[in-house]
Amino acid sequence: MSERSLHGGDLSVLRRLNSAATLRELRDGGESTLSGLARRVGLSRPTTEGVLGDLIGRGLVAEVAPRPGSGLGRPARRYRFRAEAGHALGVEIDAHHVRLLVTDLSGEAVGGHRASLDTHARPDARISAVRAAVKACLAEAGIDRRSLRAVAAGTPGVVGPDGTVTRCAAVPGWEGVALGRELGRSFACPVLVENDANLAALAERWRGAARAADDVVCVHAGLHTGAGALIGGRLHRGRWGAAGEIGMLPELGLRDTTVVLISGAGPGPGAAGAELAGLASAGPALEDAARVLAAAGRRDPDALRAVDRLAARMSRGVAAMALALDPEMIVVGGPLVGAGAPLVESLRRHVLPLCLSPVRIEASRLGDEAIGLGAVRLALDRIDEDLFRVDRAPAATDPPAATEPAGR
Amino acid sequence: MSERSLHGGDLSVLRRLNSAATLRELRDGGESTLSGLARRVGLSRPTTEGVLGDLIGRGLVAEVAPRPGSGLGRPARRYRFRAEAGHALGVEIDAHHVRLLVTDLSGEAVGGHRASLDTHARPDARISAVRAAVKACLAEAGIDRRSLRAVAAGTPGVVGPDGTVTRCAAVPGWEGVALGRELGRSFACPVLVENDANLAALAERWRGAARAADDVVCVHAGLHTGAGALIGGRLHRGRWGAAGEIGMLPELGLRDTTVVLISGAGPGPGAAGAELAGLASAGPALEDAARVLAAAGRRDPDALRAVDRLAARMSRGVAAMALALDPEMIVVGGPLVGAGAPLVESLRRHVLPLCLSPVRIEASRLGDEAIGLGAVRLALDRIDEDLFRVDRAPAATDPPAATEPAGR
DNA sequence: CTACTTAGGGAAGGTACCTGCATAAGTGGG
DNA sequence: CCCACTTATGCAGGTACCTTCCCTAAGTAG
Repeated sequence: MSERSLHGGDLSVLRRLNSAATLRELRDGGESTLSGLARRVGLSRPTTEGVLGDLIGRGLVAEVAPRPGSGLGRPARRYRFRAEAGHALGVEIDAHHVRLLVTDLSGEAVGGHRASLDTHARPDARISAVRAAVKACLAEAGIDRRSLRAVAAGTPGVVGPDGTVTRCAAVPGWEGVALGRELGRSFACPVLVENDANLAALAERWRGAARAADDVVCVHAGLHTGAGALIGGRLHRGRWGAAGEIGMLPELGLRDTTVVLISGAGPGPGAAGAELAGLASAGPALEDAARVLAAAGRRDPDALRAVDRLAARMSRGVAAMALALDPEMIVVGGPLVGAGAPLVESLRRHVLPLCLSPVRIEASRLGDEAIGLGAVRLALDRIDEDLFRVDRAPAATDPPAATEPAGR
Repeated sequence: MSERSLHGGDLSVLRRLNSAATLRELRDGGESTLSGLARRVGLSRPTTEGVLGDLIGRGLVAEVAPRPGSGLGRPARRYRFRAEAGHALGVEIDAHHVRLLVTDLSGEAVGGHRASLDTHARPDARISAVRAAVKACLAEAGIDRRSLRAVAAGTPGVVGPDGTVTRCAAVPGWEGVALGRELGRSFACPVLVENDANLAALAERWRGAARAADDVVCVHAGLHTGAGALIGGRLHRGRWGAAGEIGMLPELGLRDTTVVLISGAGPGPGAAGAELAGLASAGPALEDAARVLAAAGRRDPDALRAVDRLAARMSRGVAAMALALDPEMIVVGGPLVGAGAPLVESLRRHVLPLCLSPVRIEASRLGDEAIGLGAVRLALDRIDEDLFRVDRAPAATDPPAATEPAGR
């Protein structure tokens, strides 16, 4: 949201202000009567009526049939937010997969799609595959492309302010790809690109373990371990999009977390050897790790010891984030977090003694949905910016063809 | 500023909005004519006239004599922000000193004061000394206490959300002191308490090396080294006020930075011994450090080597902050930054190779004024919140007795 | 069928904003 | 010294927006 309009305003800004407040109340509070809405927003009934007229004209609100038998007196007219007036698309791209999630303006899922990607595909082939997946996804869900109001994509690595992947170890050849520009060609709406751990943080605050928290760190434990931070409820990207890449300091124990877990679990290559194995073993490595985690979930002593060793190693990096930001909560997600969350229990034990504050350390329960959810949330936030902007004329909001026109 | 009024508003909020925009323009843009002001704020002249009438009534604006001979046509009426309508007080408290700075609403200094504190004084004696210093400071400056609209105090250590010092190694007995409550007794206005490194960050963005930057980390190198962060231009305190205390991780090299510098500089106790010496040697230690820094400024090889060794040791911690937050700029301040800034040069050399982003690392040029300046800035920000708040009736703004009443 | 309750519709009133025009108060040239 | 020109002011008229108030509409309960 724009912090504050530096310019003074004429009467129309007041209308936009009230319009935005009404729309927000209707969206967040659910279907409502005219009078009830007026009372909650703090406006008079005639004003609310006028505002609703505008919103209906913009296709964002619809009147619904009054509910008979719901009490005494004349039945009230009822209005609802037209969540179907637009859609948000979230895309997760990593070395092996592309995952898509489409929601309406309320964030309700209306479609999804998954496809495998060739790990060693060249960037343009990878992007083509993403485009094809998007097409298939929209077709399955029966959603017109023009109905999309914002798209967000998540990828491992550092994403610069312009949507270029400036650094990426996990996807071969991915560095330097102008992902935002490339994907932007496919859509008429804004396209955002963001680091995966950052999106995971957004997801945890939206639908995950960090719902009430304003300052959240999300540690995404995968091949390497990255972190994303929400500060004051807003994503902190940093000047070059590299915030949270604290794992670059080797002594903090966030590099090669997966190979450390496997190599610590039993017979196999030593840690040094596993590090040399590098990317080629990425897929199998994660599968091996999953086996170790499953064993730890069954309280297998060797596996538990391996997990604990990993947690001890990672604790420096996690504590560094906790000390640097003093968040209310740290959510640990990613492939290395099993269902029983043995890693998180160990981390808690190792990290808390290093911290000054009683930070809560919780396991993500979003599984591999986290990044897609976060991408959708980012897109929805972008849509909200347009929807609730006060300082200038609202962006074009012609109701898309795929949805029925506003009516009663 | 309040993010956004959740409630809708009547016409008076529009007036408040325009009032705030006008006041801001007048304060930041300096003295102005009526028509010029109207043009810049984006309002019509009659409206601006009305708004100015309100502001004059609140004592925040005054008309000044028109300037003859400044051009063709009828001379324009001129208005100015009445910076003298209130004052902000910044207090720095550390083990040895209390430093005070008073400014008007524009941030122009109108008074200051320094006094020594007994390092081993009990907290209540220390606070009494601060109170006495405040009294003396206000008397010297000729400022009525009721003219203060906000007070901010900086102290080493962790300051909880309620203004209590929850952790402090630098000042004996200081832990657990409810500094905000204690100081609050002396003033009728809001009193804020904040960690010193955080205030240094505010100061650097206001009047120091980081003026244009929104994401800034300020590393305050003293006895120990702490850090403060500005994110999106706002101070990030963290959930328990402990953000930036990354120095708690010993392997990051931010603990006991002063003793490391001295002990590395030549004959004297080894690092371990110096650490044991602890607090008692704090004052002398800083003086020794100053000698080493001065020698380094003269390019003394031994001293340069000692400084470089310190920088190498600190580089992990500084890089951790840089990687975690990806700030636009890191400002290094505190007693260990000499005039010639040999420490900063060394740090740059050691830290940049560890970073992903081309972060700028600069030396503070604010000297020992930094924390006082930051405290004043924090108080001024608090005042601005009241001054420009839109969502409710503006706080009481009776012109204080010490300043002449509004008039022409 | 009547009384009661709750919501809607519409008119009147007030406040804040804008535009436009006549007037005031300076400067500069003849 | 006077007049034309420039720039700002003061005031009136008009519009947009929000509020209050009263009456009517459309249900339910007895």
